[in-house]
Amino acid sequence: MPTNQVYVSLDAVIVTVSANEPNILVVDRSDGQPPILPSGPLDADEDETLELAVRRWLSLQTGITVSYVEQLYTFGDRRRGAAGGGERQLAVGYIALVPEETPSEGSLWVGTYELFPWEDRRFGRRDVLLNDLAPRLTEWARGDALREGRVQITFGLGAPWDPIRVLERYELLYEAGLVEEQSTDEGGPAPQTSFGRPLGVDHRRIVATALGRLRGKLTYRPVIFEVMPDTFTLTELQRSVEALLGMELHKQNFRRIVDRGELVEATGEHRSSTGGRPAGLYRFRSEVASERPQPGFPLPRPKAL
Amino acid sequence: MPTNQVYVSLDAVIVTVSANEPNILVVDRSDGQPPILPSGPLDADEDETLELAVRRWLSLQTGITVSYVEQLYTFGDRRRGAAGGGERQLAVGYIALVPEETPSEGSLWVGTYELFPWEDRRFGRRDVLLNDLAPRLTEWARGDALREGRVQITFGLGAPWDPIRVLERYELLYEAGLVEEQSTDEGGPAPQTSFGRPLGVDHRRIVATALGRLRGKLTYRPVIFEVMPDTFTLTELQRSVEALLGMELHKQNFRRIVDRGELVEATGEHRSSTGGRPAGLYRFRSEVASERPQPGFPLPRPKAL
DNA sequence: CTAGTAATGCTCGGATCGAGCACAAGTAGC
DNA sequence: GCTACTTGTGCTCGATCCGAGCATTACTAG
Repeated sequence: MPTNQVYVSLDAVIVTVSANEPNILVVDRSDGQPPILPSGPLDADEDETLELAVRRWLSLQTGITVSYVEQLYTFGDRRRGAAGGGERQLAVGYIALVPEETPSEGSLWVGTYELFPWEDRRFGRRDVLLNDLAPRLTEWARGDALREGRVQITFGLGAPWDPIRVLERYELLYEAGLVEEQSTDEGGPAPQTSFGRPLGVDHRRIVATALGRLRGKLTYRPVIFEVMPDTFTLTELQRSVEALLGMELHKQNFRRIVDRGELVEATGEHRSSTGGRPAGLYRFRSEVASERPQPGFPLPRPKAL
Repeated sequence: MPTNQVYVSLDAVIVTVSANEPNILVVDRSDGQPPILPSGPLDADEDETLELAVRRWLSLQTGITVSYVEQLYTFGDRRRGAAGGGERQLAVGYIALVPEETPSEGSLWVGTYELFPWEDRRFGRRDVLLNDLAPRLTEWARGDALREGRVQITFGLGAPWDPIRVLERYELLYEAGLVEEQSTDEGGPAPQTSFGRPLGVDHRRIVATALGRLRGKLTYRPVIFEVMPDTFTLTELQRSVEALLGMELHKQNFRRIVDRGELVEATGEHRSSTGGRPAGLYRFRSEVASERPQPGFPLPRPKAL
């Protein structure tokens, strides 16, 4: 007789952008182990829907009220939960987007690119990091044509970089033994070099899934405005998109998209920034969603190498 | 003390294309109620991963061995399961793609467009169906600007049709009381007119989610080949894509995409079809996946009205 | 041999996109 | 008040992609 009863938790990747950096909320653990995502149980009796459950305990646990919530993925490998014994754990992952905000005691923002340094390709950062990573990867793949192909495609070595493939890249590093979690899970020796800051359990994997999904969603839904304040300049908007995509965009082309998409409207006010011509202030036209399909920021066409 | 123990099932939307029609596998129920999706429990003790669990009982229950499996969404509304009493049910939905195949006793293929007639816009079928649906929808939305906007966008009335938005359309019909499940769930009177064939529980919703996701995935991953036989003509390939998208494609442009994408290779053989010039036979070049990002069939650009 | 049908090759104009130039409108330093 | 610098904003141009159609090829049916 199989056991069907399972403990279900709801794990949230709460994303914001502040100071042009994408951050996620984590909860510190007292025992010095890596932090984890905020997570709460599903109250099978009380919670009407999964999404309401997330909102409920999220405001309780972190003091943050989220407006945008979206289901991400359900993680159910047996390896999850207390390795070995313990009951079966199932985690339904959610993405939440919030404007910059201060969380309550116990939780804190962590830069997404501390977890995934290789995902940030703005301002030439790619060179520094891919010059460390690439050699290790090619070494790992050497002689195995399949591996070599995967490394090239997923990491954009000799091929265009696809910002969406965050999870694929993380999983490849996991396989190659280049992230800490691999040895933690398999019980082997810690790698001499590991990349990015780990999270507890499989939570870095969950964040990777979330970041990839979010990057994709940016291109066809106006989700970026969920992390923006009410009014903003076009440059601020662009910086936020760039932060999440991890790549720079051509300023004039970005504005062309905003214009054509009628995504925003001018408030008429201006802001004198740190220097230079004052920028017009804009606000999101939430009506777009009901006017046009696909209102988002299409990714730049990948360069043919 | 909240109850956290939950019964978890794995529900699969198994999709194939035969005779240019997209089909899904359903299981008939003896009591005359609408059929449901094949569904199995998660064996918390035995199943290493959720995906392996799906594969395990799928071959047991339907006799079908699937090669392609992908997680879809997790459905957990309290309304699910035995309405009222009974324990909390959580369903992790999966999409599986298979080539044409005969299932074992008890399960059978059903045309996807029997469930969603409005999703099939090939061969001018749109007129017949949208002339029935559209009046009811506009009536439902009359006077409510928000509803009117949603109807226009989701159903492409006076706006481009977006093949992806299958779930949005189904949910709108649900809200408008134009599908049977609405009255079943809420206990109200059955609608005078309802559209499409219902499934049990919330399974039609699950299929809607699957179809939307699949249509999207077609555009950037070569998943279509999962439902194709080993060799096929380019027209057969095109017909299968069209079947899932529910729309016709320009033949020459379709071939241009196949060519440029190097998705297939000629076998050198030809097939004399029912009449006309014999078509070359092709097979999938599975190497594409490791050669280029985004190897798929991009959707035609939506017409600006 | 002719008509019909499907497969295949090719072309052309419009839309979109990447990339840059040029100018506008401020601030900071002298 | 002038100059240098910084940032915002408008515009253009060539490359590419895409929609749509014409023309030709290679077969079947009568």
